[in-house]
Amino acid sequence: MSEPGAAATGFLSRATRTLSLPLPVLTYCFMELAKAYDPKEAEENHYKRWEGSGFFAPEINQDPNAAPFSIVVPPPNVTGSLHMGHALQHTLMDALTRWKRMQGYRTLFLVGVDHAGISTQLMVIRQLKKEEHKTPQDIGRDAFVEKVWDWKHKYGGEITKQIRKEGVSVDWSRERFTMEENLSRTVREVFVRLYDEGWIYRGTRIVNWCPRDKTVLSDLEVKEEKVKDGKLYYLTYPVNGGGTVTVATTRPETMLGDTAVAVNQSDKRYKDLIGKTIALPLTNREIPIIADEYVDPEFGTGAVKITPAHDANDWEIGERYGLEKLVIMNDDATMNAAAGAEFEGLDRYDARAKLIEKFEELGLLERIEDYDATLPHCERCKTVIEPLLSEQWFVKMDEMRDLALKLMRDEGLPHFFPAVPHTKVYTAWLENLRDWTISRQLWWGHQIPAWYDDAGNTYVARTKEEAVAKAGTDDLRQDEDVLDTWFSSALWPFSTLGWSGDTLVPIDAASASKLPSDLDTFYPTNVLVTGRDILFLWVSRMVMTGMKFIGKKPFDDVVITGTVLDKNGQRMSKTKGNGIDPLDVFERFGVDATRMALAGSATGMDFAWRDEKVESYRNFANKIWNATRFCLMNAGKSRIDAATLRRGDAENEETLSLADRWIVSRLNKTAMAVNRALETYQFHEAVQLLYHFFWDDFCDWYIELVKDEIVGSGDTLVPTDAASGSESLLGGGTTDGDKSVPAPSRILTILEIALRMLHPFMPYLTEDLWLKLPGVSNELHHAAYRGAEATIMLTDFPKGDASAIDGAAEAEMSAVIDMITKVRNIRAEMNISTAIKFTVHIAADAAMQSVFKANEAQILKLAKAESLVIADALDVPKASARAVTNDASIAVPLIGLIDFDVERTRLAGQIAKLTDEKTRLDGQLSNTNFVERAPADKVQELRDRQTELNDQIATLNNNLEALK
RNA sequence: GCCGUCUUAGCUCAGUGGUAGAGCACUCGCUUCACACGCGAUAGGCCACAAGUUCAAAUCUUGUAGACGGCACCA
Repeated sequence: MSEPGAAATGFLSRATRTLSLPLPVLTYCFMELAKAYDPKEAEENHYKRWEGSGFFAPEINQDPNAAPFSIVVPPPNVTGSLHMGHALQHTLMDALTRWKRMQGYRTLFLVGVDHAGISTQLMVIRQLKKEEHKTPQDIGRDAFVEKVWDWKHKYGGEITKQIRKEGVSVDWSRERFTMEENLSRTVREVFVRLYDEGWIYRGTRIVNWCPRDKTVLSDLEVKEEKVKDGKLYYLTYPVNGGGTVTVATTRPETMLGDTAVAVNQSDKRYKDLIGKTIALPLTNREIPIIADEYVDPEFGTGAVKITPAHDANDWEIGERYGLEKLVIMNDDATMNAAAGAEFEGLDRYDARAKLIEKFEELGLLERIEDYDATLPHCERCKTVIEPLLSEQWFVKMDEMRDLALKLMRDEGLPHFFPAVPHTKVYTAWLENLRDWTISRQLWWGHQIPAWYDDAGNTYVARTKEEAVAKAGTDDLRQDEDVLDTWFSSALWPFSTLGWSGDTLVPIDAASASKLPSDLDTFYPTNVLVTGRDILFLWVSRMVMTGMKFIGKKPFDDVVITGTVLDKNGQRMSKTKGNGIDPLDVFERFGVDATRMALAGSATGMDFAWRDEKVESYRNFANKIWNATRFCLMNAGKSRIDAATLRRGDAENEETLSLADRWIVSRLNKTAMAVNRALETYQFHEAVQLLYHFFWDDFCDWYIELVKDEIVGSGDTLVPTDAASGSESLLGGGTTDGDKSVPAPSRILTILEIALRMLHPFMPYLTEDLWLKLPGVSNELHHAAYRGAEATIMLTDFPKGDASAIDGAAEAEMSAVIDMITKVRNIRAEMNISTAIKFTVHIAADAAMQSVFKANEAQILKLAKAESLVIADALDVPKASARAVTNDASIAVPLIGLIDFDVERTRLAGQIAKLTDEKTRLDGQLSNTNFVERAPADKVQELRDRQTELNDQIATLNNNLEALK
């Protein structure tokens, strides 16, 4: 058969049906699917349609009372490219969003991109140098910023293209960028308000200075790293009035900025020196010897050089004693004039070498020791940070911190998943928080909305006009610096929803009407999914600003994912080159398989990447494809019809087999468990449940059990052409009175529901197959989406129905499965060819006898047996292979085929296994403490099992005896 | 230094007071009419180590060892 155009998309096929073509058989007889699933075709076909049809936007929901569900994607850097961490987070967020959307929530899955100040600026500087051999200073600020925007427009879409490949259902119509005007306006508004309240201030502090990027960095952008070849230098300073004092330092060049030497007052060695002065070598300066608690007499020499302008601790001491703060370096870590003419212009390391040389010449270098130093490095460029005295803007953290801490202490929010260790880490960090340095010496970013007049007055304002009005002059100069990228990120949950300065709480009628509806509807968001690396940088700050400006937490739950490590358990990094490119994995195994592998690993723990894992989900996708292919091949004229599975219907009661009742029970159990797992973000649990339901229960057992019944049966009856009107089997619902062909309709219906459950994780495959199923339409959609074009992504997500769980069916089925497995085991272990058919003798109680009788055909087929003899007791020749199940004894006469040695070994093995269990049980049950103190039902359970084991062991022993 | 996580089958990982699970790999069989990206049947673990709590501990407590992470300090 060939009709690729029509078969490629199911909705074309639907169209042909409504057109009533002269050959109606075509409308039901779908083209046979390819033998294996090719993800590429589905990936190309569906995403554009989903996006173009508005399925991703909250407006698709027609229910005015629909509850909102919203997630904001952590905005990736505009310079970034997709990595496994993104793929993991996006997969989880998308699974949640699709799940909630299918449940009828009005979902907003909001995406956007971060302007990434330093990274982007460096990228463009590099490009400018390469293409035009110019520096930013050559072309000036405005032209440079223009260049960055050009770069953004040209390359900034890369990351969003990659995100589209993942199949995530984000609402692109609401895509945001941190530097776009309305978000910038929010940034200025927040800055001005915080300044007006005194929560933002400008001050001179020791800051983390990156001499290469030539900007200040916040504490969080600095990484402590061990340096090799660290040295501790012992410098001797002459004391005025005689004697010397030796100080130890790792940065000897900073001695040029020393303004004191400190010792501990309790240190007897230096007691007499306190109050004296030192003639600081190479500088002609006289500096005091002071006493301070800070000095540890045990470390180094017990005397510390104090350089207030180049060390945070020294700065504190300088403040306490009113010491001069002498800055001796430029912003590129070369020495300045204050370091003296001999050193001016030298790089810090050259200055160090020269200084040591000088001290040696003067005989003042006592010694140099090897020393394992851990130094702060620029997280981005790995340059050693220089602590430097500098005037910067800061956010005062006292009140900000308290907002977040109060939310945690009063309400336990946000609720972290997993709670351990993140709740504690988050709280502890807040408790020890220091002020946040927010200015950056860059051109790309939100320029600080502060203006200065010639007199040095500061005017912080939303616009220049406002500043001019405040200042009464337009002769103003705006602060050159921009804000930390994380400042705008901190506002993301409300800036992206259109916050314009109104707070949400308390909502009075007057202000409510002014509120932008997105903010009103979707804030607070429901859950944030992110990595632990930005817990402090981003998560905590969103909480603070959300509480401050909206008066509400930005999200209830925070899912912190584990880290995807390489196959050796190492962190992936660009420098190591051990990263795994998600796009490459998509290419090799398909997006859905990758998503399953990621979601199936998401426990909050780190995990090592395994291609094999994706491969197994690629195989799973193929399994789903082929199961569907099988169902379609045998669908004939049947179609999805929930009525064929409904219990309580007299006609169905007659035709529903054990397998039918069992699979319905399993389906409902699975649906309930999947929902439960997703409620608590147990993604791996949901994935495992779906995998095993589909592969083990549905494919390995259900399809095999009903195969004979459905093959070729679909054509025996023709259903009327009316719309089936079937609702989710699992959600209840109604159906019309049509008589469908039961067996093939049932399997199609089960399949259809299974595809819905799989959809949040495997969107492409499930959509592709769903559209091909006979009888799908927007009638299967959740009520909120009935008007939309048919798609699985708007169907009702199966809730599962506890009353559909059939304990009897599960128990009976388990007996049948056990029976079949034991017979197969005999065949395999006795090495009996499948060509040889044999009779299976079964001894069981009356109830079980009727179960086996009712399923005789299935047992014969799956056990490859010729006939069953079911009785109260076994009556078979000696030359029989034996087995026991919990429900029956089995014997297979194998005259002339049996190898008695093999059979004896088999039986002995079975006996040994059961005896192990019995020994444990006997021990436990003979322990009076256990019998008396354990719950009665537990004891009874073990007693029942003990009886069962005794019987089985006795039976097997008799069998074994008989063979001797 | 402080805080924390992990250590379960060859590998990667679930499990979390009441007889130890999955995927992959391994072994044996199968061209069974949806699928060899498959089907069937096995094998494989005193759940890092030690002590404690409990009728019962892989699961709770404490300690030890190893791996890893966060924070702080480092003159």
